[in-house]
Amino acid sequence: MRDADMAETSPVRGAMVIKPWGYGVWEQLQQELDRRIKATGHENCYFPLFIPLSFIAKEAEHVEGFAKEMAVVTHHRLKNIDGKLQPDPAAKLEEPLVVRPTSETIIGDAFSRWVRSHRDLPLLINQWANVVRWEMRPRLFLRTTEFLWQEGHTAHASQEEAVEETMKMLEVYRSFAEDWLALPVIAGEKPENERFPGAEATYSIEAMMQDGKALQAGTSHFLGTHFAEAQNIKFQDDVGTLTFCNTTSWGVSTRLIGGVIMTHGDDDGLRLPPAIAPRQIVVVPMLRDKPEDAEVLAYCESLVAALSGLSVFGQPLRALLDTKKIKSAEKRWNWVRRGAPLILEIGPRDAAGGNVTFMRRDSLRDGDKVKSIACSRAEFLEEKAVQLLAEIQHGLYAEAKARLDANIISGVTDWAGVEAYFSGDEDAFKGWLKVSWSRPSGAELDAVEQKLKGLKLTIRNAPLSQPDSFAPCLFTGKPGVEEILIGRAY
RNA sequence: CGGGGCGUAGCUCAGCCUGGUAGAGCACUAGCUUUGGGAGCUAGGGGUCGAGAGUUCGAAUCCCUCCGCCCCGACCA
Repeated sequence: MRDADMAETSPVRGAMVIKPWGYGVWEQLQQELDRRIKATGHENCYFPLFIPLSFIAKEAEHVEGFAKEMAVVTHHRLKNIDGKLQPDPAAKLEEPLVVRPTSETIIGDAFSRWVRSHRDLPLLINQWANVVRWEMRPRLFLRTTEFLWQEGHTAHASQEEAVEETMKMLEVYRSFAEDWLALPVIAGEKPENERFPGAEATYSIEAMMQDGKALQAGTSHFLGTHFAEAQNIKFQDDVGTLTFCNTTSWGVSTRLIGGVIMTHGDDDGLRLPPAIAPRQIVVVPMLRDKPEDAEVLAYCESLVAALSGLSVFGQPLRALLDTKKIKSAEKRWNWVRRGAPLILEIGPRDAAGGNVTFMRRDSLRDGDKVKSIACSRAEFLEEKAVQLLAEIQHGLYAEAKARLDANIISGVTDWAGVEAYFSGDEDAFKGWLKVSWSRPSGAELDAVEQKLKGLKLTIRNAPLSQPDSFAPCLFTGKPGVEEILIGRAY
């Protein structure tokens, strides 16, 4: 990630500095997802970073789930005591504030004031924000102490409508991940033990990284009336009865960028799907401090201007002329590492002959050699540029999709089979197993969880698409009711 | 919080055992040469050796305390 110029670690443990190239990817992702969230009827708001401690305590399961990873603000002033700058005891807050790990409670508080009548519903709100979760083991992009995300929060008159909303947003995430990030995913329901604290049902999209591990790439929760009851979100229906709302929440984060990196990267660095590449085409002029440099530069400038006039994926094409004063060959490799989809190398001969020489980042090499392709400027502008970007986008998806499909393994019906598949070298590639189970709960589910833990496995989700009949439960031997995916996860 | 490892140049690390006052490669700066593709040569800049206390004529090196980071477990978008 450092070589790809995306982000670096910071003086604050677990918190990263996102560099321009990495933030550019986030902006591309953010812009498109924001568009899709608005297209489904939601509006953006902004709620405070700080949440009164008492708010968090309102929903019992919610507190329990997040208590261990909460940053707490207890003072509002520093004082120099014995030569050391420290919190001023006189400035202790009466009620501590927590830094939001998620905003159900503070948004719910607003909802309780905003919702009066069935005419106020549904209430469809989204916010883009940073949140803090004090994780034990942070990992760049995948699990940082502070991360950027969007969290949607909605309130509905009926359970059916809230469930429908939950599923609708899950589908928004699935299609966004697949067509915009080229990230194939499995959408499904999380088992009871993996639910969001306080949720009635949690759904996720799960992506497979190149080492076979699963990454939860997005979640959508049906919260029932749990939060509404805890926070008094009520409405009067059309006959005047006072009823609790059904609420939902759903989010994706900067973790998606980690998913893109770990799905599409190769030995030469990152490979960005063109749809989210901050620069889709980078022109590197091969300059040599000679008089003909001026012609090469002029040719490149007009090329970039023409490219910028094109449109791809329904947006203006993003092209860049890299004029940084470093060696051209080195410049070219920097763009390879960053994952720019198309890199054009333009020398005096191209400029004189009206040609374009380029490299495709998705299929950079032919054996050990880097593949350099040439065509006329006209052909590149009128045909190749847009066509290749679309081809790269689809190609990256297809490659990852083939890996996902090939490594979801069915047919294992007993625990010995699970052990056999996941035994041996822990670093070796292991995919996921799709197994049948009886959907146990309570103590029976705990036992399953513990058993899986022995092999460092977790239940990822129960895919939305299920067969008509099931083998007996792999864990309990009871009749199977559902297929679930199990695997190792980040 | 338990177990293990490590803090020396921007980065990766050597030196520490057997104390004598700082090294390499990459990166950076300059010059020359080279160049249809991740160059070479030469010269140079850059370090209170994580912090503090101790032993000693002398500490990166030995002793003690503290701080930080990484890996393995419990937690997780």
